[in-house]
Amino acid sequence: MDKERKAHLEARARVLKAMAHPSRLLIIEELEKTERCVCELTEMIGADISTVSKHLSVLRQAGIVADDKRGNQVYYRLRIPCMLKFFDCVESVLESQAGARVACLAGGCR
Amino acid sequence: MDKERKAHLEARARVLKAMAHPSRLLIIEELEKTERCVCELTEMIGADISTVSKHLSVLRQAGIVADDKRGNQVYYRLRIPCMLKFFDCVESVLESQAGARVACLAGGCR
DNA sequence: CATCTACTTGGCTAATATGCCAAATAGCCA
DNA sequence: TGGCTATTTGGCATATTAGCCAAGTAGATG
Repeated sequence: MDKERKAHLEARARVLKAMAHPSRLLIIEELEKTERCVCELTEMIGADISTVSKHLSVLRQAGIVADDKRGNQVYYRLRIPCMLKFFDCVESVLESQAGARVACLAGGCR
Repeated sequence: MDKERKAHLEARARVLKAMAHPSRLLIIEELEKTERCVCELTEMIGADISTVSKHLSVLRQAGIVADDKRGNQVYYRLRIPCMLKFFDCVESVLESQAGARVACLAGGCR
């Protein structure tokens, strides 16, 4: 395989891998709505704050979120505003599993 | 957190996790173009055929590909035709890492 | 039937991810 | 300064993943 192609595939995989966790998806969904500090996200997720901090670190290193320290709180926001659209196709995979393969073909993942 | 929401996040995460590997992304890209048998994909990837078979199994279980045995070869194809569009936003994450944050805002991830 | 090819599965090791606790860091406020 | 709150980091146990080899299965073909 082409070296450049390989590097590109690896880069894409890193981003997807960073997203591929329920708590991190929740974070992304919430940050779609508005920025949040770590303790707010921690409360939504219901895990140890250190765990949430590490999830945020994964997302930051992948370039998905950015942080912003204000006072003694750290606010996180999405760096890329199109994450929700990004999910359309994931949804159609899920719908197809449920037998409703129609949605995507009908334009659900445009 | 809402039980239903949790289940939904987990379902999404499973799909993303299935995609989050360079070899599996290559498989998806190639199957965008045309169906392929295991040995063709194996040659493109350059790993052991058993490894590739396991990657395909991951994708199949996630509902991303379907298989079709013809003769003694097994052909794989995408179940969901919108995978390439799905990547637009991943790309904009990567571009933003490279400093070119413009692309997505300018419509690159529509 | 014997054998070949194509593929899958089992088993193993090494690497990576997850999540908690405890300790360290940083800013605020008395 | 001292103590408080918010967050990050280190360390550890456990779980999951990746990849190879070897063995098993299934269809094709002589």
